[in-house]
Amino acid sequence: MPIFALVDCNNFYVSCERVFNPRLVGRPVIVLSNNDGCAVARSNEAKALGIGMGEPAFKLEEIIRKHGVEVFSSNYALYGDMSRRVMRTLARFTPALEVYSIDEAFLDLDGFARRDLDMYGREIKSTVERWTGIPISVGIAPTKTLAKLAAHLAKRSAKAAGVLDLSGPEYRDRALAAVPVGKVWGVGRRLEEYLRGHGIDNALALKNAAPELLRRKMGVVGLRLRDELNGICRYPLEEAPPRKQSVTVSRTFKGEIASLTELAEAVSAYAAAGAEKLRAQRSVAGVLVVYLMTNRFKNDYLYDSATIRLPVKSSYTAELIGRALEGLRKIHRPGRSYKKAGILLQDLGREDMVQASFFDPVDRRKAARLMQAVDTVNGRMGSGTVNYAAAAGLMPGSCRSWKTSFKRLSGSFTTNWKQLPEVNCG
DNA sequence: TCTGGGGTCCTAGGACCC
DNA sequence: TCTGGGGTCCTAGGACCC
Repeated sequence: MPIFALVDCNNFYVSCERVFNPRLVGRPVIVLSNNDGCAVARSNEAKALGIGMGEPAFKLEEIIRKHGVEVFSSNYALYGDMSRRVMRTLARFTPALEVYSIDEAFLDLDGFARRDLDMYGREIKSTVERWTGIPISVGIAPTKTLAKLAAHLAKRSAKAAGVLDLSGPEYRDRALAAVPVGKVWGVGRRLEEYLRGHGIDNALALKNAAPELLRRKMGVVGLRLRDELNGICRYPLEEAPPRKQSVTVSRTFKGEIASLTELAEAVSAYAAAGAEKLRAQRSVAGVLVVYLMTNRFKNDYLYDSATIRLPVKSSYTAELIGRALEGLRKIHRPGRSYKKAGILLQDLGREDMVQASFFDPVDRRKAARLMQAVDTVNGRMGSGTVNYAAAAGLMPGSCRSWKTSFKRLSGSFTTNWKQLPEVNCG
């Protein structure tokens, strides 16, 4: 029987801010999404004020002022670097680690004696907190779903103090009964509604639910979920995540944009970023989709997209920009204002297995060498050092209105020499 | 006035083929 | 009058995750 530990960083973005700004400890703190749009991370104190996940910032103004809530823009450079530090630390505690998201990881603890697991969990917790400053919760169990559930309880129970071992069956049912069905990994809003309608209110009831009921509504996913709650592992550890099957780059604009020139710049930048992602995982795309969206909170909401099949699968920036612009011109409606644009790259294949075409207008060998040079420079000197004019906001008449805004950004304390934190010992 | 971004998996249904 | 059936591939849409 396998044993997993799920490590979950508490209020991760907020915790990252606190590491370099101790004044924030004990205070209500939130971190906002792109364009400072809505709350995506909240400290416990902020949660206690009733600030919900995903709540738009403009609805929070009153509460922020009244309680002196500290507000930050998303500092991706900082969070990404702190995440790497946490993961590096965790890797010392297991032969096999799956980095599940920026703030979560599964550890394989197979072969560790059961009586030591709780102690080991506490050692992991104290080490990560000492070495990185990020507080974590640890859940231990024979399946990923149970480990997630254990971590959920570990975070909330004063007695557990951040670590809960459910590897043995003794207390498991009692633990399951304490978790509302909507908090189970894999149960979203719709499913929760359905399950509650059938009298299934908590994880224990879901564990014991009639398989046929789950199969009907959720298909095989429901049966797997039930198995996992019963301690039967259906989702093994995935150490090396497979290559992505699609790549998306999209952004919501701060305001609304009607100008084709501005939209073209945005779409070019997204295509360039997408091409870079493809090359990073040694993939090429066979299909490119461009889309434009108006404000989805308005009544005349509109979504338009153009799908372009590439004659030869590609990750060549110039070519993808060209195709994206071609698609954009097809869907852009003069006079209409858009709130969001994006590109999708699909039908991905391996770059070393490209089906060549006799009529290919692009010199693939030359393009590959150029892209390699660009990626090398950008990797060494910082992304965007070398860029395409179309995507850089350098076209005549550009006002870069499509650029995401971050008005309350903290410093890049760990990734930029000029922004190292200063400690005043006086 | 102001509401994020990037993914995955599964299923149903249609087209098409033999 | 009677009007097969199974397999495969593709796509759209739904639901979920962080």
